[in-house]
Amino acid sequence: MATIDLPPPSLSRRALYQDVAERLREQIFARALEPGSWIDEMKLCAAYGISRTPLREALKVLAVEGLVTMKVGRGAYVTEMSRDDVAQVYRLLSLLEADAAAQVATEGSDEDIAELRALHARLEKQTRQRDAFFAANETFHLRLLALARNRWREQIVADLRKVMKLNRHHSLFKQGRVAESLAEHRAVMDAIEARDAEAAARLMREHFQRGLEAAA
Amino acid sequence: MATIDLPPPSLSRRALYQDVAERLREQIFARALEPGSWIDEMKLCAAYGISRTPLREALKVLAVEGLVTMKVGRGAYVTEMSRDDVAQVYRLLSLLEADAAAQVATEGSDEDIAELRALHARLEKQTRQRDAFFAANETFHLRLLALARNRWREQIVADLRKVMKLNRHHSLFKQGRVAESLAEHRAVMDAIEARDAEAAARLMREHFQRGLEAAA
DNA sequence: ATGCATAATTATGAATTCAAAACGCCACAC
DNA sequence: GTGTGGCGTTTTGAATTCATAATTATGCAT
Repeated sequence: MATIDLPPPSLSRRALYQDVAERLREQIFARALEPGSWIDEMKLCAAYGISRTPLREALKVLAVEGLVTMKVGRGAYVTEMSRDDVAQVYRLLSLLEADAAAQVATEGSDEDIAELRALHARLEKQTRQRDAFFAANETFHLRLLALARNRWREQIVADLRKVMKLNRHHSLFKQGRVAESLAEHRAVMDAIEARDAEAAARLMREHFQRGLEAAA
Repeated sequence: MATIDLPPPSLSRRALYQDVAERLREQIFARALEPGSWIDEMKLCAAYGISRTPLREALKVLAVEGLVTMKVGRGAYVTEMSRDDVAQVYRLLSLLEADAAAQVATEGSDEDIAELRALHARLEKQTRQRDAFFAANETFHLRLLALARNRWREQIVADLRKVMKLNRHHSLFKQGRVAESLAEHRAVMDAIEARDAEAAARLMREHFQRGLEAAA
């Protein structure tokens, strides 16, 4: 009997340790693995049906990303974010995304900006359901990042957003500030459309600043 | 007979894969491993006298850092930095270090700033030997970063500086601009001492901007 | 009963083994 | 002469095995 449903034998294969890393991230964000807790390799290997080798490789990847902390001789622990850590990461996100906004305002093509405007329009229409709004919100931020065309910044922001998710109160991103958040986004969008880089950056920083205050 | 010279049994032990990662970085920066070239695992294992396991773990760490690129089924390659990549990373360094300067200007203690001033004084005296100057220069930048007390930014900047070293012409950091570079540093230092965050950030950005122009 | 030393257990870190995929080479067909 | 397909080698990716360090449990002495 032929074995079935092997994933595409050679077409766009992924490394196992990367899949494992992704699964680990999901479990961490879902708090199936709690910050500060020890990660039981054997148990996870059994759960995933794999050996320890790819799991340990994945753990080292997450360690570099900052999601887990390796202690010599005693394995991996889910990273705990202190209040200070959250503030530090938030400052960097503000800085990097503000600069991205400025860059899009300066260098973005008209098509880029039109696309962003369309995304923003979708955002305006989704103020009813919190989840949909926050999803659209994140899409807008990520798209803005992508349009700034700096793959290094995209990677860094992605990593920083990941560690922010470690915090239970990452309300930073999801306060009940739908109306305010929307207005701030609109202001950023207008500045970008007006090709005013300085204003776009300032407004984005203020957008983050407000989010932080709301969460405090 | 008692076994001798085992490294400190339990005091400040390091993981082997981290040592290996550090050795790999050095070899990459020294161009013993050239950008774009394939990394021969077996050969390196023999050279280091270790098995493939810790080496492969180290390679995955470097992959997250961006120094090497993993290709599924065909191993690890030293990352090649395009001109665009260099420009992108440089922009981020400028942004992050300028913000660090601003933060030190705003929040640094008088002792912090005094220490920085002392470092800068040392820099002024070492304009004769290029190598000494560049070492002191880097020390100044790194100390400024440390004083801004944002461990996430420190890590990011460290990683970005590493990938910049991939570029043969990372003249970005070491142009024959000793006098100009010194003057720019002094201006930044003065702004910090005057607690002028805005000026410190702007001057630091200009410092980077000049470096880029000089390298172009 | 408590504290310390020591033995047993467990988990980690690293080496080794195993299977499968990629690469190169050569023969053969067109 | 060129292109293509199969065979053998090499190398990767993953599982397994092994050794050592850490933790827990146990026993003994005070």
